[in-house]
Amino acid sequence: MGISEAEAAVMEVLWRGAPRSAEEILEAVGADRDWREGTVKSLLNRLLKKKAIRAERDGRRYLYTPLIAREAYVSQESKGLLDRLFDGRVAPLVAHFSEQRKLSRRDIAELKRLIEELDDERG
Amino acid sequence: MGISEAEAAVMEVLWRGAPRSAEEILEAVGADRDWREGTVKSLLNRLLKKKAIRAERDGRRYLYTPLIAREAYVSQESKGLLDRLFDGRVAPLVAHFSEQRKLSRRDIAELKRLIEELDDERG
DNA sequence: GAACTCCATTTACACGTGTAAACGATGATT
DNA sequence: AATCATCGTTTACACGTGTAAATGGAGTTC
Repeated sequence: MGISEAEAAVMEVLWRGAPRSAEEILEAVGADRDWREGTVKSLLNRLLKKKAIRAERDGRRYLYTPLIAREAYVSQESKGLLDRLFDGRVAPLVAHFSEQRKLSRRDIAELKRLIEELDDERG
Repeated sequence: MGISEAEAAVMEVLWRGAPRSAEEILEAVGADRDWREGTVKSLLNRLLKKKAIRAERDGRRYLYTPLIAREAYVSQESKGLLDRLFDGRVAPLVAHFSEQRKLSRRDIAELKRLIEELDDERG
């Protein structure tokens, strides 16, 4: 079905730069995930099966490239959360973070600008 | 580990009103999940094991009550998404929805009010 | 008290996921 | 040519999850 958590870590690397070999991917995930090469290979094969990436031969090895855009993935995940927990609306989500004191000064400033823009557009 | 998707559906019912029996829960999830009674029982037992709910005897059956608050669950899920996809910051998340044209007029109005409040508080 | 009815508890089973080891093929080295 | 190194491919295996069926035990009814 969807892209799993571990698979997403691989995708993140490829979104940061592609095409890349399995070895490069392993190096790029690096510290946070203490993976063996075999683990990365398995994940790549599962992603291939899911058509989330494609492979092109480069000599004896393969280079991998994302087929789905990060934007699409982010959209799907975000909408999922929003629908499951906030009745599909954004304002309650932000209200939640606000109540939890999870809005940084910077967040507030940026949100303010963002809303002003939208407000103007709507004019 | 965490509360799974199906388990969350049961929790939602209990958050809406508790304590409730397995049968009442089954009835309350109703249409969207076409579950047998056994399914609900399994989920309840897993939730008990995870200390997410507790059971109290009521005659021959049990009544179930949440032990973790919906707020806590929502926080965890939301923070998870934010950290994984938006570098832990709220503004980029809202920007994402904005770019996807997923902000309703109502969302915008509410966000505006929210931000104004925060801005005032901060002085 | 034998049979029935309701619950709960136990067991099941396939599929996805995280995490690799084992095996195999193909090109490089002696 | 025989061996070594380097990839990819196949197989593995435990644990969580979704989804229940089977079993068991305690009241309830003939």
